[in-house]
Parts: sequence; structure tokens; C-alpha cells
Amino acid sequence: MPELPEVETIRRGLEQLVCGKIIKTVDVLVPNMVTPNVDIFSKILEGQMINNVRRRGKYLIFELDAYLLISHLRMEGKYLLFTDEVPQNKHFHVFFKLDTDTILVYQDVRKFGTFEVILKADEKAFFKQKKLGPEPTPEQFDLDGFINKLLCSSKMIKSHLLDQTLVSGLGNIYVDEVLWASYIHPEQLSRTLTIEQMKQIHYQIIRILKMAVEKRGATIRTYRNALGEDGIMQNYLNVYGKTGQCCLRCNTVINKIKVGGRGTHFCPKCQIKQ
DNA sequence: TTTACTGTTGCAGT
DNA sequence: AACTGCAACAGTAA
Repeated sequence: MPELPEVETIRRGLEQLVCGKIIKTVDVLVPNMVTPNVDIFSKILEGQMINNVRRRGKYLIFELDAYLLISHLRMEGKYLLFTDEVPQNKHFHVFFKLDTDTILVYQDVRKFGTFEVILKADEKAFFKQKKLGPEPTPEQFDLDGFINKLLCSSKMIKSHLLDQTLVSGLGNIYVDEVLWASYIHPEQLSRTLTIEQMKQIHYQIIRILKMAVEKRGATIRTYRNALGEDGIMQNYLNVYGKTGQCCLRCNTVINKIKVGGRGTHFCPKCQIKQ
């Protein structure tokens, strides 16, 4: 599911459902998803209260008493809350038993998701080590810093926006949407963009991610029913998944190529490489 | 039946 | 140092 708008939607759901609850027990069925090892992980979490659920980029942060539980959903991670019996499912990997006989379940078909417990004091260092860029808001996302980093890089703009160092939260869907909205070819090198183009990308990143949060994310490919999975942003996409359809601006057929190993949708007439 | 694809990130290799 | 390709995994579609 998760780019920033989907993660934010899940965060809002979790905030309502688990804030103020105490983690009674933790069961991890896939040990290599958690850091440090399972025993320490479970031992630290048991007895802690979930005081708050925050988000940074695509990371979910459960604020506990002395620690933070940092959860990344990667490609297919989901949270489900059960109030009685938990059904059998081979993709349920982590179980958090909460105080009111409710169980928070982490489901992940591909087992790419990660959990890390860190000390509250180490949060800053954690995200610095990840080289995580600013949040995509007018307050946090500095235009001059963005321009300076672009001018220093010979990466293709799409790959550059995906690497989370310029700004956090973009993934494959919203990068394609941002570049279409900005009239930029995904393979254009960062340093060859004009300042006006950089400003446009900066503006569109903020606008599109804000809109996607308001639409509660995009639910494409399968699934429903998890926390916050009833998004409607898929109805507002202009290029992602539109291969073979006509560009809404110029009627040219949308093309799909590979850029840095990722499927990439663009309009070959609107988005010209300079 | 194979092969390619999938909303991500980190690491090995150049 | 900066960048690329691939692996982690499981399912689906062609």
C-alpha cells in the first residue's frame, strides 16, 4: 500500500484505535522482520503504553513510554485490529495483544516490512542515518535546499525523487503523477532541469501529496478492509497505470518504460527530455 | 510452465 | 562518493 498518503491514512486510523492502550504481549512469527532480536523486542514492548502514533515520511512511529516502535510497511504491509478471535492467515506475522482484549495484527504478504525499537533520544540519529529528507509541506520542504541538491546530481529525476533524500514520502505512483503534472520527462537528469522546472516539481510534490492525503490514499491492486484502505485517490490519477490510454491534456497515448528498474508511466508529448 | 511484474529499501559492487 | 542493479518474498497475470 504505502506511500506517504497511505501511511498517513493508516496512522490516523491507528491513532483512533490504539492510543492509550497497553501492549500486553507481543508475538513475532518472522524473526528477521524485527530489530533488535525477537526476545529483546518483545520484552521491551510488553507493558508499554501506546501514547501516540506519529509518522515521518513513510515510517510509522508508535510513541511508547521510554521507547519508539518504528514500523515500515514497505510494499504490502497492513494493520488489522481484531476484537475477538483472530482468524488463521499465513500472512499474519506480528501480533500485539492490547489491554482490552483487542489484538493489533501486522499482515505482510511479502515479508518486506520492518520493525525497530529505539530509545526516544535516538530518533533524530535514526532518521539522519536513513538520510531521510524533509516532509513535503511548505513549512518543512525548503525550495533552495531542493534546488541546490538537484544542481549537484546527475541522477535521473525520477530515481532521485524516489530515494527519499530530497523529500520524504514519494513512491512510484506519486512520482509519476508529479512529473506528469510538471511536464518533466522521468529520465531527465536532475542538474539539467531549469530553475522554473525545479520550482514546478517542488510545488506539485506538495500539492499532489496533500490532495492524496485528503483522498485517504490510493487503493489500487487488490485488497480492502484494512485500516484506512478505502482511499479514493486512484480516481484522480492521471498517468500511473494509464498505459495505452490517452493523455488528458494532449490526447497522446501514455507510454510505459523502465527507469532505474521501476515501471514508469509518462506522456511522450507533454513530457519531453531536454 | 515459465517469466515478468508489483505502492520499498538497503547493500554489494563498480 | 555517487550511482546501478539486485536481493529480500509471495502472489498474479500474460
